[in-house]
Amino acid sequence: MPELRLYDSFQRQKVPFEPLEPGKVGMYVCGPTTYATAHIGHAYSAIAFDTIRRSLRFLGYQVKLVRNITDVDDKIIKRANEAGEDPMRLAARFAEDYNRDMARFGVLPPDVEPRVSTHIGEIIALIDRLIAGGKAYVAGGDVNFAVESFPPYGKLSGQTIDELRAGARVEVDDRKRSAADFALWKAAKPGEPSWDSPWGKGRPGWHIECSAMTTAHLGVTFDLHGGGKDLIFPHHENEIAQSQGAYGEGTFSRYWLHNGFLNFAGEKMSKSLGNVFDCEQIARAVGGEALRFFCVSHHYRSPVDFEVESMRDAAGAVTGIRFYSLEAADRRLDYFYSVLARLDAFLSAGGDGGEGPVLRDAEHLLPAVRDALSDDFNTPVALAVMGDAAKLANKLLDEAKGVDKQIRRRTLAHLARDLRQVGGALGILGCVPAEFLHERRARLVQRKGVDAAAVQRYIEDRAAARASKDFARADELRRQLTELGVELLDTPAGTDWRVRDDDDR
RNA sequence: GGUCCCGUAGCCAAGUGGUAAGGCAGAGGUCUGCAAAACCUCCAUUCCCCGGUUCAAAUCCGGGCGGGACCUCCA
Repeated sequence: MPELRLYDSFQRQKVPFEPLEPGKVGMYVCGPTTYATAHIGHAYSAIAFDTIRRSLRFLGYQVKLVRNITDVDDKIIKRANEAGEDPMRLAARFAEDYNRDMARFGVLPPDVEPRVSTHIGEIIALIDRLIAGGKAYVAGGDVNFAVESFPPYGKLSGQTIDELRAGARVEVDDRKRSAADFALWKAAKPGEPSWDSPWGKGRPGWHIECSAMTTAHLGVTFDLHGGGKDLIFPHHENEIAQSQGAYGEGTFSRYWLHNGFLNFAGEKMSKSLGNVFDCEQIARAVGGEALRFFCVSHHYRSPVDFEVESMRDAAGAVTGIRFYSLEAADRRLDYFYSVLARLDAFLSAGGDGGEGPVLRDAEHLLPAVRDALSDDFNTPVALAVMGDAAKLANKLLDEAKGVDKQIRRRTLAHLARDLRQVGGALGILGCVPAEFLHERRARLVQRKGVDAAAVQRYIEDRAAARASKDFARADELRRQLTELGVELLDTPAGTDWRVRDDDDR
């Protein structure tokens, strides 16, 4: 197992990773509050941590991933009341949608998916412990965390309690001792779901759930905690205060990972700008794997610009959306799947060459990817190495001369296997190549408005022309197809075709 | 106002002290009846600007300029 180094947001530097137990990783990721359909930002974060989890597995760690669902929250209650739906039902419904959507992007289900509603007992016990320890106080039916009682408060986000108090924009609530104090428990209001507690009926505050659920499923101290950059303050700051306030210094997460945000042409995603895209839209336009590929083409901590444009008709009505960044990712994905398709066809026709030595260049991929992923999960470098392997495969498939027949075959089998294994670490290339290529072409046919039946007729006419050596006629048909946006690929097995797909901006 | 992050070729993107990965686009070539695909070669004396530290800086420090995030629900 190579030494893993990762960037710890708390220490603000890349550090060697030393798990609590050798070879094992306990990992917690802040999941969604399920009050609406998941959008591309949710997907981006989920993909980032799914990739980290897969990378850790690839590197030989046994990973236990806990990702929560927040199903008790102001936003859920508000939505439910507006819709006249039971809040818990609404939350459960969107949680299901969330998991279905994430599956489109190859995000694997977590090992444990705890919900607030099923951890009320643990939450109450934790709040009790904080009160007993003088870190929290009851105020009416609320319980607040006393920030002043936890001097390290603000360390994760690089602020001091004084700065935070001064900067607090919330109106001073006279039930709070300090402006920076935050609610652990909120007294029930009419029309809200509530649970019995020593402080009366109420419900948990937003941050306490994660402190309670990490302890319940990973223990008082665990290895990794992840989430979007926006969660650093106040969410993660508060989690630290709650957990370390209850269990002491040195407890809670040992390393903090935060993913960068997706920006849209330099702007933040927001509903008012009309650039919130849901997962369905993306899957339909370019396929889920294109987003996955786009994500792993960037380092998870970098902020990423996302190029997208709404297509409008003359009257200005939106007629469609072009995800340029994802289209580019999709093109590269097409390259990798094409190589795999060629490899599969070659190997299934003549076998894998059995046991024995392979060409040396083919043995480079796995160790190089291990190095890349061991360096703070550097997926772009891993992808570059995959590109080298794919190129080598194409070369060997093209040229049989000068290489022992069995060695060549074994080498190609080896490359196919390793490419898929690395793909697994990144969450890509898991589809059957022929199916991926077929579906991709179908999407392009749709997007570019190609008449597939007509293409078929052209191809047949051209085949007839070529058979009678009427090359002028054949070339004319090719030219016409080019005008329709179709490229022909003559192969020994016949003529295949693809939709031309270059950057047409 | 406070805290923090970023600025690498036409575009995307790695690289946190040892002399600029990779991809797209572009140019030339091999292959092909012609193409496409694939493959080969070329494509940043230089990393926003100005100073400084160092034998050595895209990488560290200081100061500009430009962009972004957080401090309020937000992936």
